[in-house]
Amino acid sequence: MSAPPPIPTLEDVARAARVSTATVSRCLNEQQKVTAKTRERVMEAVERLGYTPNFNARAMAAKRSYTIGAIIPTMENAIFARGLQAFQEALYDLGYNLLVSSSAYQPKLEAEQIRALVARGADGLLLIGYERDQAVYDYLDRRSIPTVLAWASSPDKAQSFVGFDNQSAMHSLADKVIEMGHCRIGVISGVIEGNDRASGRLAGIKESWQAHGFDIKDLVIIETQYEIESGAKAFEQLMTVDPKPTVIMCGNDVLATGAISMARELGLRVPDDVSVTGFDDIELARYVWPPLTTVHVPHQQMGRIAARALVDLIEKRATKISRELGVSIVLRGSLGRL
Amino acid sequence: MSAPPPIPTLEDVARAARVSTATVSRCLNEQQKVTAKTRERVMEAVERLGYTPNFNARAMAAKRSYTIGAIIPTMENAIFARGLQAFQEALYDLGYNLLVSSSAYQPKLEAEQIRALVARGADGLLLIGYERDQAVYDYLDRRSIPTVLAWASSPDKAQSFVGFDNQSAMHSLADKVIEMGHCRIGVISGVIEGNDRASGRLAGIKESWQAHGFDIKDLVIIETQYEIESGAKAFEQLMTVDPKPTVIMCGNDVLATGAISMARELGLRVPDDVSVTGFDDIELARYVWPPLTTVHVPHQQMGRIAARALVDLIEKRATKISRELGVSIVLRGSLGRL
DNA sequence: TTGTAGGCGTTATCAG
DNA sequence: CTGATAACGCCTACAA
Repeated sequence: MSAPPPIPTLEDVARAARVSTATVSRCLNEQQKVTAKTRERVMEAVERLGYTPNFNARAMAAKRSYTIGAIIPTMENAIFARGLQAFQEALYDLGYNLLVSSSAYQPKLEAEQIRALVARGADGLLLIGYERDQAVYDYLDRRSIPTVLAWASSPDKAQSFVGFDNQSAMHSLADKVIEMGHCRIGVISGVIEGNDRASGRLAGIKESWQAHGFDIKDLVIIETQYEIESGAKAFEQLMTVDPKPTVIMCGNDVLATGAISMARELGLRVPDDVSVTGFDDIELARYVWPPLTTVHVPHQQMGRIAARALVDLIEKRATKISRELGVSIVLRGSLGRL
Repeated sequence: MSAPPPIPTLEDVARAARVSTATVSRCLNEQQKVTAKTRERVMEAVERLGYTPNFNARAMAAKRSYTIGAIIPTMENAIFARGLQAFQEALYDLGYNLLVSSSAYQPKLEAEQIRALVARGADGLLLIGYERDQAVYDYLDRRSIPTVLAWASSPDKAQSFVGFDNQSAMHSLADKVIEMGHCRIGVISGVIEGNDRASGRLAGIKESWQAHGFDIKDLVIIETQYEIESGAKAFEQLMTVDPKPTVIMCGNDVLATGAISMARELGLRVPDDVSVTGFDDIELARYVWPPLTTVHVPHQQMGRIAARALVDLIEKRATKISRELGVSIVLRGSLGRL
């Protein structure tokens, strides 16, 4: 009485529609290569049986998965959310699906995830930043997996990228900060090791600082993880430095949010007692109080362009892509003139 | 001179190690079933050739992917981030991988993603909430795909779940709010349609409100999307209501963040002029100003338990799981006594 | 336009 | 313990 759960296959559909599996396959993939009449019959069978193509089998046979993988350092905060969302949507419009995984900022884990994604048949990869073991690039090369790096730019490297220059962006912001009269800067940087965005941003500050004739030794820097709480703790530490910084430049908006929150806890007014700046211009930046002065990154544009770039690479309409996007400084209440 | 990019297969490894593909396969999967000596030889070959198993082929042959899929309504904010992270980690420890996709709060899209994940051979699924078309459950049933629902509880339904009672949780919070003297409540609810968490939370407020003898008509409710900006706009609208609410209860912390930010923009002090409450207790809740009174949800615990539950289902150590987790009210500065 | 048949890379059954 | 060999579900020349 109880039938085994019927999971229809191509063959079942073919039988039901009285055609060959090849024809069903064509109906599903290259519709034009089949008569309207038979197509109709086939589709009806597909509907009736509730057929869903087996993805693994398809990918294996076609050597093509129409899937691209993305590995981001974290999903815990919104840093990559908007860009990835746009990436996903653009990809979808181009007929591709997205697989996301997070490396928790660990190169080892990232390498593992890359292998996993490739083993799954990803047609292409989106990675964040360019700093990683050469072996990883070799691996990708060897299998000729098209890869686009985002959230950074590396015109001198061999890899395709769609991103922006973290260093010069932060340099500009630092220029602005210094122009506004600040000459005691505290820095809360993300962890530098293995993170080119973090190191680029820090380098940008140093560069500007020295260009203005200051001594690099007078720059107080704390390196910590990209978490609100870490930002708060780092801020607290920086406030014990003598002489006290007049501005705290943070490696991203998440750290800055923590800094602002701690400022309030310590009874310090921002920006009257101390200014704070961020980087990324995530949604939150406009909603903390005071709103964050930060570097605006065109997340969505970056996502969309990266999607198109990657698909171009995959479909061999291009062999290397280098797109450097512009960023801009957004002045909001958290940065005050001295 | 230029060799075609060598992507080694099981067979290549077998040949290199002078054994059969079956043996190589065993080395990779059930190590105990092969001599240490041959295993060594095989592993050496694996290393040397840089072999990575083809996931699709493996899944197809084994009818098992050791992959579980999760579909969350959104990745744009941190609502699900912590829980999912914990879920992922627990899964990893159990030998499974996680595939995540986002449905953008659209049931149609969710259904599509479910099919996609199943077509990819997911061994099990994690879904948020229980309200969805019966057809979806039928589909899952038919293929006997173990599924766990999270972030909600539905003791009366057939599905397994690991979650909490949104309605009673919000009911408790409302009780607290009313006890503190508030009798003009404005509500910013998430979109109810197709979202049992949102409707449960709203129902909880209504229930408490009426239980305290108030008229349901005096409850001003705005339904909007779960975005900071939407929360801000809704708050602005609620402030035009006469008589003005003394407290704004929000469907989640994201909405509450928007509300608080708009309060400041309007020159209203929280909680002196108006109180605000949230739900979820995401990280942000502790860092906005004033910190949010909210409902604490055990995100990580939920993620971990859900992972174990799902694997138990998959490995047939259980056939149905119902785990209702406790939540608690967290009183912080955003809620004042009247 | 449609059908036939071989192959994609693994696992699993069954002998040896 | 190890080796053939048949699936697994689908795509794609090649033929008809």
